[in-house]
Amino acid sequence: MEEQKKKILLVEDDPNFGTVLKDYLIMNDYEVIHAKNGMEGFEKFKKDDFDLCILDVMMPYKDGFTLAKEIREKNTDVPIVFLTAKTMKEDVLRGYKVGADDYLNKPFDSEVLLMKIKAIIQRKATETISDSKQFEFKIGGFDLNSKLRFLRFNGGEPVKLSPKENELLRLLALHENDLMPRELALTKIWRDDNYFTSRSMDVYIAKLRKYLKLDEKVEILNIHGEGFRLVINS
Amino acid sequence: MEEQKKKILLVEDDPNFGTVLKDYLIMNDYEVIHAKNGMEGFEKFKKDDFDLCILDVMMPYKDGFTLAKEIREKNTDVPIVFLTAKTMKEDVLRGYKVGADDYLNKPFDSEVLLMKIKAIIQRKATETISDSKQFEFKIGGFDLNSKLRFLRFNGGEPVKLSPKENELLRLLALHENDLMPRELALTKIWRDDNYFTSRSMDVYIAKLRKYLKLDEKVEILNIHGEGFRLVINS
DNA sequence: TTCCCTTTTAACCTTACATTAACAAAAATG
DNA sequence: CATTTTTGTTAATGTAAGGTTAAAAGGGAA
Repeated sequence: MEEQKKKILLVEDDPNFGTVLKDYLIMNDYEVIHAKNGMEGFEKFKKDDFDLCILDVMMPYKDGFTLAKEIREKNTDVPIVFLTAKTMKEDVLRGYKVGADDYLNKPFDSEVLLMKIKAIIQRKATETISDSKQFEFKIGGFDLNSKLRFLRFNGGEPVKLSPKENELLRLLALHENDLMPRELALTKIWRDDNYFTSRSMDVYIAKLRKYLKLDEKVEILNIHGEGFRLVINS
Repeated sequence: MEEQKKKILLVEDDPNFGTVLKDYLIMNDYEVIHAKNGMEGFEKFKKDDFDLCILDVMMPYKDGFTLAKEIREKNTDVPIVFLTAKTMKEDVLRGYKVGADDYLNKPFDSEVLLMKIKAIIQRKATETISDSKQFEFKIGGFDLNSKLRFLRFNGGEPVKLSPKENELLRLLALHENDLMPRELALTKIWRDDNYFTSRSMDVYIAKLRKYLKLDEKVEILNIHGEGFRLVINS
């Protein structure tokens, strides 16, 4: 069977550099979609499933970070690598906050780039084994469509969920009847684990409980100091 | 309840740099074990469970890569970060080959280092969802679920256990019908063995006895001066 | 800009936990 | 058998975590 080529989204405004990099990646057996700016990058991102995004930081109209944030809202998992001309500390920090997987300084060695790409894609691959792409859940009388972000009770009118509500409920559903550790949600959804994000999460738990009240069989239990548990009583 | 600190193995031969880095990490709430060379690093690695290894590349006798290979043989998962004085392409490539998670060039910005450490440990945290240890016990008519911290009698309504109650009952169950030494519980659960922790433990024994009263076949016996024994009478 | 939606922060309250104290009972010690 | 040590048990205390609601802040779209 033909090995499935890994698909890379490359967003880089410099046409020379972009093309060279693209060709180099293709030569090394990747499928590459090249966008010339942030806008286009986001459009292309929405239209496809990528194994990796390589984003230039410095771009007109929409910089790499803004684009990364938009991408993260759609997809919390896809690896993102930033390209930056100079090593600016703030850049690097900002990058990691948005959930960057790595950082590359231009000019960089192409072999190193390949290695990193390989390492990152590989990393995700091993993660994704257990993390089966699941977006639709049955939660007692509810249907959760995590892709479209809505929650419906008994086939009635769907309620629209905010991104955070949706992610949190999805995580809970992935661990149905089992412990969903606080830390997991905080690192996966909030990308930071501190007092405030933790309180924020509690607020969202309250919101979800309100939604879920329609079905008295469904509840979110707390395990003090550990996390939450979405239980469906039969 | 005390927050579980992340444990870092730092292998660095330069005593000045090593100590500074160690202190800096400790200041930022990590638990750090510092080894002064590759040999010692491997010994310490085998003795403990680490969330991250930071290895200096240039070390006498056993360099960072060799150490990394040994570590990888024991443990395929633990994140490894290399420290290197200069950016040598071969180093970087070699590092990624051994399964490095990241690379840091000395001198590096300490904030950036922290960010990277945080990012890497988080990444691993999300991977490690289901570690199937032993969490379920049958104690006479009771079911103890030590992961979800509840105790159920004859399939009835589960009672929630506090962390200490849970740990203690679990330890007793692990030694069912056998002596569970006082000292063991104190060092394992309370991490300290003194008059007060000992009294605290007695309080918890009383609580457990109250729970277990539902089944007259189950009891916790005291062995004076030695410890306790969870017995199931048939 | 204003408006709307989302998220964070704040405030206040309740519950959960662990420790310590206090006193009683049992066991060991000499 | 008197005294010390260990254990049994309950209650009080202090702190941390979680529940809930509301207000503030942020951000995109019209």
